[in-house]
Amino acid sequence: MSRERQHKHGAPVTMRDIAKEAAVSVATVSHVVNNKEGARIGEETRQRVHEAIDHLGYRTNALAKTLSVGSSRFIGLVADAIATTPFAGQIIHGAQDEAWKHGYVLLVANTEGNQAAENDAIAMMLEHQVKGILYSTWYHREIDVPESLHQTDTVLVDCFSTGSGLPAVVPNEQQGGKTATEELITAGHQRIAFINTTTPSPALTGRLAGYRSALEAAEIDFDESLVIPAVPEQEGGYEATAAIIASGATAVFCHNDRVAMGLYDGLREQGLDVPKDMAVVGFDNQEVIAAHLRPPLSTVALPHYELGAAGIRVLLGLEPEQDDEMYLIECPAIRRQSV
Amino acid sequence: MSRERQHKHGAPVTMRDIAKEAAVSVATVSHVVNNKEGARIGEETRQRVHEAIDHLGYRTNALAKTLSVGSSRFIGLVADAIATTPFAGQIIHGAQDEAWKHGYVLLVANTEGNQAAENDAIAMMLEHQVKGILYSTWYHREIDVPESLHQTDTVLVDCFSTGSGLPAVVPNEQQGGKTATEELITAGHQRIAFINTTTPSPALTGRLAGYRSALEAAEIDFDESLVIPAVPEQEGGYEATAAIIASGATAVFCHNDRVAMGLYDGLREQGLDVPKDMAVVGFDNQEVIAAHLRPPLSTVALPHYELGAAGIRVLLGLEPEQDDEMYLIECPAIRRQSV
DNA sequence: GTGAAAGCGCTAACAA
DNA sequence: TTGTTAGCGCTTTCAC
Repeated sequence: MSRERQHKHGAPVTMRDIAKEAAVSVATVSHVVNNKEGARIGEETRQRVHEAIDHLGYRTNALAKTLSVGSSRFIGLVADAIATTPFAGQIIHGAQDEAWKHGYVLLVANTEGNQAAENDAIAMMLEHQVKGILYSTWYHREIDVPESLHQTDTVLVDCFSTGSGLPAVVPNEQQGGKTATEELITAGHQRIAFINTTTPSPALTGRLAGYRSALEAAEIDFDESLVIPAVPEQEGGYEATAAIIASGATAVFCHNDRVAMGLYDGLREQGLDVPKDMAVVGFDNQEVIAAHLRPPLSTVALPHYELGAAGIRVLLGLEPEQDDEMYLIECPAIRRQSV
Repeated sequence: MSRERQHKHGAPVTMRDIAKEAAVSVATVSHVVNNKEGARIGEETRQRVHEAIDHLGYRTNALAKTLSVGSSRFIGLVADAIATTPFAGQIIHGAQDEAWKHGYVLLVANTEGNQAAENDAIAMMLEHQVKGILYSTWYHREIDVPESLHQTDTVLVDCFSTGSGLPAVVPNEQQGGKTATEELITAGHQRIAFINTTTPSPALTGRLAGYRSALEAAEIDFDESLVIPAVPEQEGGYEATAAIIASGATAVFCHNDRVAMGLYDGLREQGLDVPKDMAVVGFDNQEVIAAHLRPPLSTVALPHYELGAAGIRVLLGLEPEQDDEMYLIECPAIRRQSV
């Protein structure tokens, strides 16, 4: 704590300064700083160096080190919608935790869907000698991979590109849909409606497939009229209310939490109670909504944190190899009080 | 586009390679790459160099450059809740846009409130020779500044620390509260309730002050019984319903959008219509909620993007100096249909 | 107009 | 056990 010079500005303290102060060579300083295995350093020398270090307030220069050892500790993360959803934040969080665990640091770039920003971001990362890049989107979908991504190791997160040869880490939509439906079945429901999205996507097909497989496993006949398409927003859920009631269902699986929120409004307007008159489960586990609806919404979580973390592991080659380069991450059930 | 070697792995192309290929010295290559003013380079030489560059697929090594010129282009951003709110994302977005505009790159670290993670993050940034650090929180409050932040230039974003001497960029709560109230007054309301938070904070006092000053400006007497304390969540808003109705107010300014959402539920349950029977305005402009409630909620936005951008400007010394080192950012009204 | 050489802070053989 | 030396990729005087 007894720093002589704080060097907030002005020449920073370098290894040479330490070497001089401790009357040793920079090589020696380097050795003690990095606790080198091979090099035996006398205990008293080590002492002197350490004293000099915290006397002068030395801090290693990571950039110089990188240049010298040849490989950087940066991993780039380009995201398309950091600002507009809480989801990207969780991907970042997961990626960061995992990266740090392995001694890496994240270089984050937000592109907000802008092509030019994206290219700039990738170029910037390449110039900073990143170890690799995580390319992520805020909702699961197929994408065209920017050409420049092929100049380094990259893994796709929450998106994929068939034929690109790039590994992708995505949520297991089918398992998620199945899980959601099972929550309802387990609660005793037989006539279960499904408000699906209208936008073509892995979520649309995956969750539907999951819904069907859960019914099948429970030996409930699939009834096409029970799947109701809706815009995946509150408005869509609200507007689907009449159809849901007309369907005679006693439970409904909503494509996402926002749809469920809209449905709650519609149901309440008709004097229907959740879950007594109608059980509902959502999807996404969007905190601000799901946890605070009345009653709190049971849902299935999109594992964004895990997507980010797994992305890093795949990039670093720590994840067991898969055949098809598609890493499916499980979507866990989150039980609250709407079922 | 005719890269001969893509060097995805293997020795990267360096300036030396270019120099050799173009039969010039590395100094010359450096000059043309950086478009140096001083150095005159023959047109044909410049040509040759450029050809070699995109023939070999050269990309400058930002780290080596930094080491050489002595000052880095990194700016650190430490955030306490990237994952749990969409707000941090907007701060990052604003900071990034502004940083890029000036040729800087963001090193982001999420600490999720963890003291150790915070220290590690700051140490990491210092080791990477950041130009400075933006220290941000996801809601406006007073903080204790980590000791290590004093080792570099830092600016506080969405938080402050009196006596620390550090510049802080924060939302103008009072103006925001005034704006919100004015929206209601302008719509003709005279008896306006205010559901305030129960947690001591700049938001609590600032918005209340703004509320009072708006009333005063409109010559409406302040009635203490019209300010109702509530937990700043949906639950709080819902529970405040009875008090609101009992107060005889025709309009209510909610401490935040979540409270407004809860209030909507309570009001609907009593058969009251928004805005006909009760006008309501929120605060925060939390997209998922405000824009999708029925009717869509008029609110006042917390200027997170601007906070991030202004933070960078202050750090870079681009913002006109203020006396008290408190930079107040305006909270604009967002008009939708609840008034 | 262009190049040689020194140096940024650090690491890594190899000597001593 | 410790020091010498040669780079890592780039910039920047200062000669030619």
